[in-house]
Amino acid sequence: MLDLKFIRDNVEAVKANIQNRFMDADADLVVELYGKYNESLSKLEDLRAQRNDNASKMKGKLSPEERNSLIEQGKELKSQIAELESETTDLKSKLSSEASKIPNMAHPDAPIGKEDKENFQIKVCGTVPTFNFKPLDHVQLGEKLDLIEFERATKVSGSKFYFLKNQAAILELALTRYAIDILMKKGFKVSITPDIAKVDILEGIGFNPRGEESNIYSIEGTDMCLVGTAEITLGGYHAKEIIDLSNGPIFMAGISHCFRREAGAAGQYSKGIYRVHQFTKIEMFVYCKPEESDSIHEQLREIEEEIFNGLEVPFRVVDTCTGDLGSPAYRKYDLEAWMPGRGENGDWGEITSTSNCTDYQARRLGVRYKDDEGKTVICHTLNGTAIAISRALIAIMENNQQEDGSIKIPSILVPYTGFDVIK
RNA sequence: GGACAGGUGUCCGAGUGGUUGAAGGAGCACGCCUGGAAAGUGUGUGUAUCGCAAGGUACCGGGGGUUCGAAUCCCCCCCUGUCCGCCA
Repeated sequence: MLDLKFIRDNVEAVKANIQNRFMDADADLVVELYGKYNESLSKLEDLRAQRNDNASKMKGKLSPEERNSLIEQGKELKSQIAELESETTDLKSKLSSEASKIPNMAHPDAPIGKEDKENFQIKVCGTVPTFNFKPLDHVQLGEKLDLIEFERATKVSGSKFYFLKNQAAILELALTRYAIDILMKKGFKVSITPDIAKVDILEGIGFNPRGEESNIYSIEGTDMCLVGTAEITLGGYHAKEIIDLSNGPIFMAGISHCFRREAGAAGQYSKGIYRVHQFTKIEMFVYCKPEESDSIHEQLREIEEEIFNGLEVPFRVVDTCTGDLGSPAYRKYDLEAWMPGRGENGDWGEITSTSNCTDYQARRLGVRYKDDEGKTVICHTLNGTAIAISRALIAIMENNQQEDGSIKIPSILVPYTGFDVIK
């Protein structure tokens, strides 16, 4: 959520930003509701002051007439307060629902554009492989080597589920441990996080689980959801807290399952395990001071690069354009791995993403810290994918396939897998 | 899941309808005392929000209710502890 005062004082900039992001939000309406809410609230507070004043007059001994007259006044105030309270609550909920539609401001350098085609390519790392044979996609490889099974998963759970089998299962564990080892060395505190979170935490992070197009599974009869990412639980971890940042930013890593509805997503570009209802992800999350977030964002991107350079996966880094940023992000970098089985002759496919959400999430979650002057300030939060297993598997399988149909394991993973080839 | 017992400020802990934003103590901060320290002693010490300020409002686990007035009475929920049951 943006600061309401900021919206009020910078409506034009906020409106321009909404337009750049191709989002549907009404800044003017927010300003109007904010004004009405404040007016209503100050009237209400005035009435409450009168009520408190009236009540304190009745502390001592009074004549019956005086007492009765005060009680009458009190009753009158009481009904006025009740009326104004419901009006104020009403305005507040309208205000908060309209305000939550307004996206975060974007970094001045974030490319302006509507779709991912307009993302700005920063660099390419590694070499796109050339094959002297027709490379298979991961679905074919997975079937031939008995690594991924879709049909029975569909029988058991539905489409876009899968059994990761045999060496692919080991590969998930190996990738997890590989990522965790790197993150621990960088000072991240590791945890395996809950796969379920409450709606208000989801909303604080910027998800809208009740929305029509929500990608989130809600658990019927509860106010809980399956998490789409550990960003939710790691961000909720310090919700409503005043945290201590005097020893530097808080770096957290979470291992979780991620559940996504992916309604309507189908076709060539979501085949196999590229877009699925459930996968495992190792996520980075950082709480820091406002002045630190830009440089930490670069650090997170570098860690992602280090992880995938280590895996010998060719990838490029893009600066995500405003239309593709999502609500909470101020700036976002994606790593896109080369996937030889994607599209006609291979294509880039997103494998990680790191966002600087500035104070957008922390404001609603109530995560603050005390600055040097003892003032309470809203933190900045950042998140980034260390490894999303399913997409990392695609990149590893498709890039490292060999003519005999086997898959070579990146050498850095061999100590974790115990095998160096899948055949 | 069942039965009790609890949930008050940074912490411990008093408080069962109005003079309590909250006794008392600890801690912390700043003084005094001391050669220095401990002890002692004095003063101060919550958060959020609106406001230039004065000041207002809200907050005693959360939500609702009763009342002119609620930390205090009533209802619902949550959490913690202990015991029992069940279980990986």
